[in-house]
Amino acid sequence: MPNNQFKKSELYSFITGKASTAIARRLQKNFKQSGVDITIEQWSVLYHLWKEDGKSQQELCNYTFRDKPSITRLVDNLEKLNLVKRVSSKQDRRINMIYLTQEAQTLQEQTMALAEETLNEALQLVPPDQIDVCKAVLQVVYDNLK
Amino acid sequence: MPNNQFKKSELYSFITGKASTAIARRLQKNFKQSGVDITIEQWSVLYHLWKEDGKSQQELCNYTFRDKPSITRLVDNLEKLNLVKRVSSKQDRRINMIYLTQEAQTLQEQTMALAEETLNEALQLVPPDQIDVCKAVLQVVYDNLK
DNA sequence: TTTATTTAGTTGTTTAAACAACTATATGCC
DNA sequence: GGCATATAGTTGTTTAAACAACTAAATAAA
Repeated sequence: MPNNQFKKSELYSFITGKASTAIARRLQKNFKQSGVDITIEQWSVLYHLWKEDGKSQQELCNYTFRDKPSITRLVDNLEKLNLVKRVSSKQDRRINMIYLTQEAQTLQEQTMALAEETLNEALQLVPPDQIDVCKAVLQVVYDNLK
Repeated sequence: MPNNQFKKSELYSFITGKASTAIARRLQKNFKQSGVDITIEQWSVLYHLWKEDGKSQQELCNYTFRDKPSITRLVDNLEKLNLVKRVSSKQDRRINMIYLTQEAQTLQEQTMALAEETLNEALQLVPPDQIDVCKAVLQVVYDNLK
């Protein structure tokens, strides 16, 4: 029965995603300890802008797996923190292009290092090939549900 | 370098836990479609009361990996929905024992079936041994960070 | 060209998480 | 007994997610 693999006793932590919650909490803690005063959610938006600046809010929705209202408010808060600026597109006035400020650009190196560090803490003692299997499974899960 | 296994390009989805988010969203959707009108967070509290009724709020904190204010409010909302009752302990008047109502008891079978179904959707095409590896990795991650 | 439809983004509301500050009860120590 | 401390739970505030309802601009159809 390849499609009935789950013992009820193991449902809980898989559904609640306690591991990824723990990673997010630790990253937040590591940010705080280093004096980085942004939320993980705000960081996740900056992350995609560091890859390529000037994305639209809709593109940020797609990359971060959030709906439009969520991105509107995250961009609101990032704007208040002076980390991004909305620039409405000349070609299509419905679109806001989101640009990093100088201040946000200086956060990249430090926070990416903290994220790597956090993952290394999380994955201590886990053999690389098992990490690969785990990542692949999580990707299939995501694809199955999207 | 066993502790530096992460390519930066793969940081994101591991940290944001997109797979577990997707599972939670799908379970919520499946609840809604079956007319079950509770949140996943509320369900996660009921889950531990179905195992054993009459837990204290502090015990629910430990089992669900939440802090005390979070449980206070979840229990508030479950009480409003008539799914649990607070009963203050005779032995120690600081403690609230949380008891399921009849209404909550009738939800158990249906929602556990929906949860199993959701996980089977999520894990379609994933070989059982890979699921085991994945679960083990996530457990180590959790233990590394707690 | 005017009307309908799609797309991009915003606003309102409810639920929840995180964190700090708080109250009330219980326990340990003198 | 009286005081310090620990424990259980609550309240306030900020940030965010989910969902519905909305506005404005662009595109397609008539």
